[in-house]
Amino acid sequence: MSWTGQGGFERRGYHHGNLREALVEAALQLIGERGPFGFGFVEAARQVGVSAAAPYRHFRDRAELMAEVASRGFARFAAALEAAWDEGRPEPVAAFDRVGRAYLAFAREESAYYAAMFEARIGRDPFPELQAAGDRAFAVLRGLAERLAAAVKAQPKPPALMIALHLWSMAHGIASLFGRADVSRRPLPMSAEDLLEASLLIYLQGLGLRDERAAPG
Amino acid sequence: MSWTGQGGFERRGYHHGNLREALVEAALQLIGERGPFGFGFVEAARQVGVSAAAPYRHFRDRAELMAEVASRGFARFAAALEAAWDEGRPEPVAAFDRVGRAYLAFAREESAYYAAMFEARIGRDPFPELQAAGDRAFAVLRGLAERLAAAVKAQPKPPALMIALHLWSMAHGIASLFGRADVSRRPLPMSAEDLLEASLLIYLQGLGLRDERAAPG
DNA sequence: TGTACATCAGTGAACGCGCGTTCACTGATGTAC
DNA sequence: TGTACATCAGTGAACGCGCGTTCACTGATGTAC
Repeated sequence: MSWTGQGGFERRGYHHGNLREALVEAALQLIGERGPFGFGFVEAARQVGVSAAAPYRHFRDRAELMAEVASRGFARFAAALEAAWDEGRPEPVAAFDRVGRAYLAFAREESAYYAAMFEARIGRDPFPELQAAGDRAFAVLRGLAERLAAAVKAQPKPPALMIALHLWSMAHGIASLFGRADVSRRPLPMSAEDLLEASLLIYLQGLGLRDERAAPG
Repeated sequence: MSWTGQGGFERRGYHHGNLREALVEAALQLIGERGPFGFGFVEAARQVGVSAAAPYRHFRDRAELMAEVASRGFARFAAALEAAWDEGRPEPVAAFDRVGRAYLAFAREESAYYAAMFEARIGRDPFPELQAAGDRAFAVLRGLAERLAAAVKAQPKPPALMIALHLWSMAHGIASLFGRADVSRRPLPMSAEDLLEASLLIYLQGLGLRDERAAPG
């Protein structure tokens, strides 16, 4: 007998065929629905249509599965930011704004990944691969901050690392507070995207990087 | 027999005397240790030295206790920010910076309150008192943003609400990512306070509000 | 001042539930010859 | 091409655990007279 599981994985008989992938997908779905603390091994197994003991063939425990989800999330995140940055074309300020939007889009559309990455409280030390994936994602921000810092005329130039951290903090703050549908979210009289864009424009003006576009108001 | 419970509440015989307060304290401690999802009614009761059924005399359920903690947190938060602002003395820019530090200090030192307020995902609608407490806290930020906006010379003046949201997002972003001891925290080559201060100075410069102090860098 | 009574706060036992984890097992797969 | 065997992935039953919630109850407190 052959049937298609909820995750879209075809299961042929006794062996699942792709249980590892199916578990990652199930975890994503559960995290998306109930938050990073509302998912467990047993339920992920049930959702995939497999016994509760089966996941142990692929992951040491719940934390390891969560770390796998977060690692993949960081990889996708890095790719999304990098695509938005597009090497700073046509010019860095416009590209910077695009990255901010891409950040919010990721937090909203891939909210399960985002939660695993930033809210699951997974230790960095036990999962070096997760740590490396996070570092690669941050390197994208760091790289674009370097391009911006280089364009600043004032001396001394602001450190690129600081600019990267500022962008990250601002985007994360807005995404956390206003970016996702959430019962605890305060209603906002503007879109999260507009709020971030205005903030970034003011920030860039503070750095002395003028944009041709109109100032926010 | 009279004895002193773990929370420091004296219990005299059958009646606890101040169970409601004791439960709030126990919840705070548990949230601080294990996060907002790592606490439950049963364990809070045990910690206070009372049967598992007793909390139901004071709170409808777990969510109601969490909302109580969050409400109190917002009240303390508002007070802390208001004290730091000190009506903008001696002048708004310096006071603004003080508020940023007070924000981070609250997130770090009262991290259990902070988690209940911003990470517990409590619905706003079922708890109007919580909603009101949150609104009062935000009103403090809103008020100081008005003072800042009024000082901006450029026309059109930026909306005060936007400035308040920017401050809030930036401080929350930094507090979430770097502000608290956490296994998942990325190491930072500067203090969260310095990072926030630099960001606020750049932002204020972008608004055209110069400070006499040296520019960051 | 004393007593009867209403009210209230906390008890403790019980319920069903889902979780994480282990164990010896067995069905499926692939490979050596 | 066929067979024997090793390896591996998933089974299903069982374990102890803590949780949230309910229930009839009882000890303590306060108040009316």
